[in-house]
Amino acid sequence: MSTEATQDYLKAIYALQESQETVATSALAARLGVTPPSVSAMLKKLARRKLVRHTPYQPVRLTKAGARIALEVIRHHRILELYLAEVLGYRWDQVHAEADRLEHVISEELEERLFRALGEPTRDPHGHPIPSREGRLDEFAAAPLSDLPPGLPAVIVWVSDRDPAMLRYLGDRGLVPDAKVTVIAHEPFNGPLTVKSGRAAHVLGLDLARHIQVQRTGAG
Amino acid sequence: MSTEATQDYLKAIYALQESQETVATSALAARLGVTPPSVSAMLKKLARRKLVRHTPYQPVRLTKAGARIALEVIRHHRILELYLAEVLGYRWDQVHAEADRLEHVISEELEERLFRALGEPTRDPHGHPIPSREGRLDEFAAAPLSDLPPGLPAVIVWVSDRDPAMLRYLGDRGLVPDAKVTVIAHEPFNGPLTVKSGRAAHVLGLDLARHIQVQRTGAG
DNA sequence: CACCTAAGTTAGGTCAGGCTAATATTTATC
DNA sequence: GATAAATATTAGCCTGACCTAACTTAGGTG
Repeated sequence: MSTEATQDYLKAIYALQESQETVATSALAARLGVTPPSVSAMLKKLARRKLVRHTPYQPVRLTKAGARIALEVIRHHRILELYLAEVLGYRWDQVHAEADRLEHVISEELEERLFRALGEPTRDPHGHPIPSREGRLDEFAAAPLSDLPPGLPAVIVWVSDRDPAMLRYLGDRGLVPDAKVTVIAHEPFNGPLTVKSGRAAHVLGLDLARHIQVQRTGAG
Repeated sequence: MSTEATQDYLKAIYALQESQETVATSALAARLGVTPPSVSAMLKKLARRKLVRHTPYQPVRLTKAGARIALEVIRHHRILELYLAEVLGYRWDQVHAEADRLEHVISEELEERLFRALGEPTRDPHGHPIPSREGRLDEFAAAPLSDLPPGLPAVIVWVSDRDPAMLRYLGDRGLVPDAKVTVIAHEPFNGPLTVKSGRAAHVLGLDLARHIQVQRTGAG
């Protein structure tokens, strides 16, 4: 189908497209841990194969075909993460690295068996939705915890999964998907937030709070 | 550690060393599905890295270091095969292909978790022994069914795992590891064998019988 | 609006791992 | 023991994916 590198590029472009409007060469390079010239070269190849649309010096965009592959790989990744955590007892900060390697080599057969063994789940351990077999992905409406006005009750929808230390820190404090949170205080000048979750209160730096996505709940 | 190709070569050399005394370039090429020049080139690299011992135009042999890597990969492979079959419900003819891809990317962590989930097993679904964590592998004394004298009771120790159609055929007839078998008749001039297993009798071509390894049992 | 800087691309090179065609060595045969 | 056949290696080339160094373009600022 496509090489591992190809899949990694498409996945990265997809992810960046989600969070930023436009995807720059240098952003891709940073995320993939390669140099910008490598990205330029790969984009040319991907464009030739009609997986991305790209004119030089302009941002990239995935085509339908490119997005389809990206979503397949993301589905693999998220099912694997959940299986590792739920069935094999991995901590939630360990699953990402393992899934990143396995996602490229599992067959559709194995994907399907894992999916069914998990009871056809809809979210991974960090709260991200699992794309459907057909590649449909319903993103949840969510905003960073750092933008949540104080006093409004909310639930954690998902947390960023790329930093194990951060995940351990959050996990230890019960700041996991579906946890209820309320911002008690938000210090000015980009200061930290004080967040109540259950009966505990936590002070979180803004960087951290930006990696936690929440959704406001109807009532407190 | 080492690339996928490296691991494949070492595994193939290990396997051929087991069945033949000497490992030839062409035999390796055939098994790996590459051309002999590719093998020559790779052997040179492996020799430089001290993973094989090889002087031109002579057979190859694994070094200690080479065998260690081969056995690690074989351990991965066999644990994966068993997990796929036992836990995820794969048929025994499907597990080889999937394990062949996964074996290169699973971490020691995952290997260990699968191994423990299976209850620290000693054999894979085809009857092959699983190397220990330290890379010790106790091969069972076994001989091809084709060499078993008629009338002597035996049990199947292992069957070759590389041909799915063959595995399905054998599985359908109950010719699986630990099944009891006795050769009833062996037609001359490399003719087929008639084999009793349980209450059923089967006629097997010699090629097939060569891929079934058995061990004689004390009494009938 | 000219120009400087940041960002992106091109040029040219490396390494892994494959291939075909040509050559060398071993082995088998008469 | 000479020579044909089989087997292995070398030579030379290709592709994927990366790199550094050099150049080009786009944008913002004086």
